[in-house]
Amino acid sequence: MQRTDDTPEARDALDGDASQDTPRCELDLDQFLPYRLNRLAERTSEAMFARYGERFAINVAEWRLLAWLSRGVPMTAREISLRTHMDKVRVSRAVKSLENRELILRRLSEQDQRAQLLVLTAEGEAMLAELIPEARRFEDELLGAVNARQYRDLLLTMQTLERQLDQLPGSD
Amino acid sequence: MQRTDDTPEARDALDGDASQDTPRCELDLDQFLPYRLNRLAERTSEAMFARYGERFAINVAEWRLLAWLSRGVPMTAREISLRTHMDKVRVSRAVKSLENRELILRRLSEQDQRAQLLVLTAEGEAMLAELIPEARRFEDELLGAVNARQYRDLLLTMQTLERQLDQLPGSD
DNA sequence: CCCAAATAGTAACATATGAAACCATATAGC
DNA sequence: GCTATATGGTTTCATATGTTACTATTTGGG
Repeated sequence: MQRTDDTPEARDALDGDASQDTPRCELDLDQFLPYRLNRLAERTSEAMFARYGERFAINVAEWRLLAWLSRGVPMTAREISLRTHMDKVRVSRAVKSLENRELILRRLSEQDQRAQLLVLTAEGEAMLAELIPEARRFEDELLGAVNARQYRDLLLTMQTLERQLDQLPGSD
Repeated sequence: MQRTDDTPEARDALDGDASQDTPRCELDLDQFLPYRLNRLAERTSEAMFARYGERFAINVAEWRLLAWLSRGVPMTAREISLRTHMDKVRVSRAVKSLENRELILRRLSEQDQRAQLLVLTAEGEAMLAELIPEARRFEDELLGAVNARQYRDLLLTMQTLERQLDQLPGSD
């Protein structure tokens, strides 16, 4: 990549006059936590699904649903939605797709005819038996340059931030 | 359209013995870093835009673009794309939208007739003069329960993780 | 018991985003 | 200079997701 004289630094001189009425107000995105979190999260998902998403043909919502069901406890869509903070529509679509592929099945709850309990099929379990070790491997690689203390602190701080989000207005 | 089965009592045994051929393989999503990162990032963006997104009617891509331009240095879409890791299509659309609303303008680069330099209009600067302080306020609230050392360590660990992503295959 | 309000889930519509193909310009090798 | 290839940016199509409205069931107060 060869730039003649178009570098931002070189251009810095000629912007001079467009901004004198409004007080200059600038933000360094690289120091702005919401941006940093999103960039890291997007890149992480992207890298993970660049490897496994195509091979297993699932998206993030479906992966989360399967992973929750991997614990072997039948759950309703509503419960998944609460635990993952995914919108119920998003969960509903993941359920439909996974059911069509016979990776999960649903049966009506006895107590509530509106709700349906979700469980893995044998096929779903078989897929997870491949997928989960791959996911763990990816996580290990990602954490390759992070020591145990840093990792623990990271999770703790992230938990603190989520708790803070619970407090903030707009977390309906 | 529910393919709920016809033999509910046969299904009743599912928690016990449906998984005898495949070794049970489970994952605790709450301990899985990619998931935790994404959940936190999604919730953070959601909370932030629940407050300001509607008021200023911009999406994440547009916000990032404006924020980069807030530094007063004309940049091309390509440069924005590189710095933010946003796809060039995403940047292109943000540019079009912001130009239509006259928050930015573009002029052709002298050196390269394909490229266009992006700058804020006075209107764009005025909007950022409101938006950036709000964003800082939000960040402060989010960080309310995190001390300075934790914050520094968080940013450092996140930087380490991004560097690791650069190394991993699939980071074209 | 009956009806109003809440709740589980789905459908319809709109938006956000990415992949691939595309156009125009620029650059490199000849 | 001239053509092949690379590059900046846009368009087209497909997918993912949120919002709102809707159905069916449940629950709570008379």
